[in-house]
Amino acid sequence: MNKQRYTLNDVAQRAGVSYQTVSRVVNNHPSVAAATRARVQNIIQELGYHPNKVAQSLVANQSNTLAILTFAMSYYGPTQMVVNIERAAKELGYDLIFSNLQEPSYEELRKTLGSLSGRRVDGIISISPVVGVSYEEMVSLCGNTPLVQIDPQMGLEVPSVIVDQHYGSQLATEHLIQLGHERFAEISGPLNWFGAIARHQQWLATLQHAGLTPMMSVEGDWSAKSGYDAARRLLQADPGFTALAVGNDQMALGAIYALHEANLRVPDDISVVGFDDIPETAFFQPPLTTIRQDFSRLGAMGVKYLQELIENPDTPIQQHIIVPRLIVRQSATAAR
Amino acid sequence: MNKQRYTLNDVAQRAGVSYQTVSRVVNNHPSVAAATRARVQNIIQELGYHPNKVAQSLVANQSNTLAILTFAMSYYGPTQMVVNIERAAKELGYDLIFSNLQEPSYEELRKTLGSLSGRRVDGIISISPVVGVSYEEMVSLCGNTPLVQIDPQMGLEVPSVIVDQHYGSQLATEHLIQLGHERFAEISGPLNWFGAIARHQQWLATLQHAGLTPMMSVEGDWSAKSGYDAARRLLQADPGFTALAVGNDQMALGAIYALHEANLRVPDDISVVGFDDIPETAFFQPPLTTIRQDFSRLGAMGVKYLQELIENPDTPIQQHIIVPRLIVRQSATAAR
DNA sequence: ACGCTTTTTGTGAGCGTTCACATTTATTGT
DNA sequence: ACAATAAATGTGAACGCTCACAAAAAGCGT
Repeated sequence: MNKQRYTLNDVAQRAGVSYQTVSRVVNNHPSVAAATRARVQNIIQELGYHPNKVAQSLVANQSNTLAILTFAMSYYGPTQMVVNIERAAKELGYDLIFSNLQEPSYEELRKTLGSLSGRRVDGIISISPVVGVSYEEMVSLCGNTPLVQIDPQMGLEVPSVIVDQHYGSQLATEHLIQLGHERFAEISGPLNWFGAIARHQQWLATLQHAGLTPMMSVEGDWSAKSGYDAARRLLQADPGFTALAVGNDQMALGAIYALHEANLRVPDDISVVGFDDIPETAFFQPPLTTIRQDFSRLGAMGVKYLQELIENPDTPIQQHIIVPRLIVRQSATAAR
Repeated sequence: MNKQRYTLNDVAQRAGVSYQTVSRVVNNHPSVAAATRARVQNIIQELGYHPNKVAQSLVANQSNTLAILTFAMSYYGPTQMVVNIERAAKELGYDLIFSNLQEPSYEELRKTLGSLSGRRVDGIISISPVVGVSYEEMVSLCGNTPLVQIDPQMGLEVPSVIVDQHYGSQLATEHLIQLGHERFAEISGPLNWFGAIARHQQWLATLQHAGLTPMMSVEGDWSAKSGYDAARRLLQADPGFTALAVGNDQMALGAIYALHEANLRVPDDISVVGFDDIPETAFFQPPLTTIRQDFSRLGAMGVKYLQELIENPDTPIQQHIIVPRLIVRQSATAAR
C-alpha cells in the first residue's frame, strides 16, 4: 500500500540520474544506455510509479480521453452502444468519460459540454437520438473538439454513424405485407426520437407504396408498460387490425401481453413485429420477429471515425450507415 | 465556432488586468471590484473561455473525477448501477470515467488501475460481483485512492454497498414454501458471481431450515437462453418439481418458455420466482413474482460513501446494506 | 593521444492554473 | 489633509511533465 505518490524526480533521485532520463525511460526513447534503463525501470517497479497523466495532458494539450454523451441510458439500444463504444475506445487507447443527460435541454448541454471542453477531451461521441438540440448548437458548444453523432436525424450533413431506421422499418412492414395482411396498426416510439420518427414515417410510406391504408398508430415511450397501454388503446379504438408494427421489443412484449389478455392470439389473430432484437426476444411467447441492429459494429465505427477526425480535422464529413436486418421468428404469420 | 482555446492570460490581456484577477473572477473570490468583475465576465462570455481543468487538477492534485469499474455491463443489474452512479456522481460534481473489464484477470486490472491512478482519479467505485480478484489485490493496486465496492463478497471488511442477496433469496424461497410447495428446483446464476453464490446458498439454507430437501439445481449464465437450456435440463432430469427459483428475471423468461414448450403451465403446474424485477417482468406470461433491488439507492449510497472516504480517509469501513423486497405477481401460486 | 562524431545525460523553459505573498489603490477617522 | 486601515490587484513560485536544446561521456580513425 504505497501511501506516497511518486514523481519523475523521486525516481530520478533514487536512480542517481536526472528526471529527464527517467522520462526517457518511461517513454521508451531510444537514447538511454541499457544499464541506466534497467536501473531506472527497477526503481519504477519498486516504487509503483505511474506517470501523472494530468501533467502529461497539460503539456501535450490533449488528454487521450473521449467523452460519451447519452440522453437515455435506460434503454437497450443506448446501453449497448455505450458498452461497445467503451470497448472500441479502450482498444484505441482512449479513456472514456461518461455523461448521461437527464433531459436534452440546451442549458444542460451547455454545462456538460463546457465541462468537457475544460477537461480537454480529445473528442466527443454523442448518442443523440432525441429531438431538441440542434446539431449547430452542439457543434458551437463543442468548439473545435471533434464530434461524432450516433443515430441523429438522418440526412444531416454531420459526422455520424446511423442505423438505417427507414430501411429497418421497411423490412418489418414489407414482411407483414408479404404475409398478406391488410389491416395495419402501429405502436411507435416517442416521436421526439429520430429513430421513432423514421420508423413511423417509413411504416406509413411502405404501406402507401403498397397501396394499403394504415389504420391507426399510437405512441409509446419505449417501455413495456407503454406498449401494453398502447395496445389496449388500439384494441379499444378498433380491434379489427391483424398486423401490428411495434417500435421496439420491450413495447412489443407489453403489447403481446395486452393482446393475450384480450383473448387474441399472436400470431394467429394478430401478427406482431418488433424492433431491436434484444436477446430476450427469442423467448417471448411467441418468439418475436424483429429487426436486428448491430450495435457492436456501430460503436466500433463511431470511435474509429472519431479518431480519424481527431488525427486529421480535414477528414471529410461522412454518414456511416449501419444496415439492420429482419430476424424472422414466430410472432408474424400469414393473414387469416 | 471558436477555433482558439483561450487561457486566463488571454482573458486578462483583453480585460487589462492580471491573470490572477481573472482567476478570482472565475472562482468567485470576493475581493474583486464589481466593475472589474463585470468587465472580465463579459470577456469570458464573449470568448467562450473555460478554465482548463487539466491545469487545475495538476495544481490541486485531484481531478474531480471518479472512476467506475465494471466487469459485465451486459446485464441489467450492472447497467442500472452504472446509470445511477453516474447520476449521483454528477450531482456531487464529479465526472465519471467508465471502464469495463472484459475479464477479471489480475493483469487487466493492474493495467486499468495503473492508468486510473496516473489519471489521479479521486476515487474508484468497483462493481465487482465476480470471483477472481481479491480485495487485497485491488486495494494494493489502487494505492491510496479510495475504493468502494459494489456487491462484492459479503462479510468482507471492506468499504462497500451490498444488496442483501441472502435475504432476497430467503424471501423468494420462503414465499414458495408458504405456498405449500415441497419439490424445489433452482436455476442459479453463474457460480463465480458472489450474488449467484449467495442466492444459491440461501435457497439451500432456507429449504433446510424448513425441513425440506432441495431436489436439484442447474447453473445458468444470466441470459434468457441459458435459463431456457437449464429448465430443459431440469425437466429432463426430473419433471416432478413444482417450485422453481431462478437467479434472475431473464433466465426466468427463458425457463418459463421451456416450461411452456413442455406443456407445463406457470403457475398452475410449476411456480416460478425470479430476481431483479426488471421492468419487463410485469408483462411476462404470466407476470413474474420476483425480488426487487433498489439500484438507484445503491448507486447514490456508493457515491456518497466514496465521497466521504475521499474527504476524510479515516471514515470507518462500513458495509451499507440494501434490503431487497418481494414483488408478488402471478408466477407463483399455491401448490397443487 | 588527438580531435572528430555519436551516444548518453542534464538544464532551462513552459503548459494553465492556484497559492502565498507583495504591492498598489481606495476608504475612512480625525 | 494625513496617516492608518481596508480593499483590490499584481508577482513569483509551484504542480509534474515534455520539449528543445546544451553539455558531458564514450567511441573511433589515424
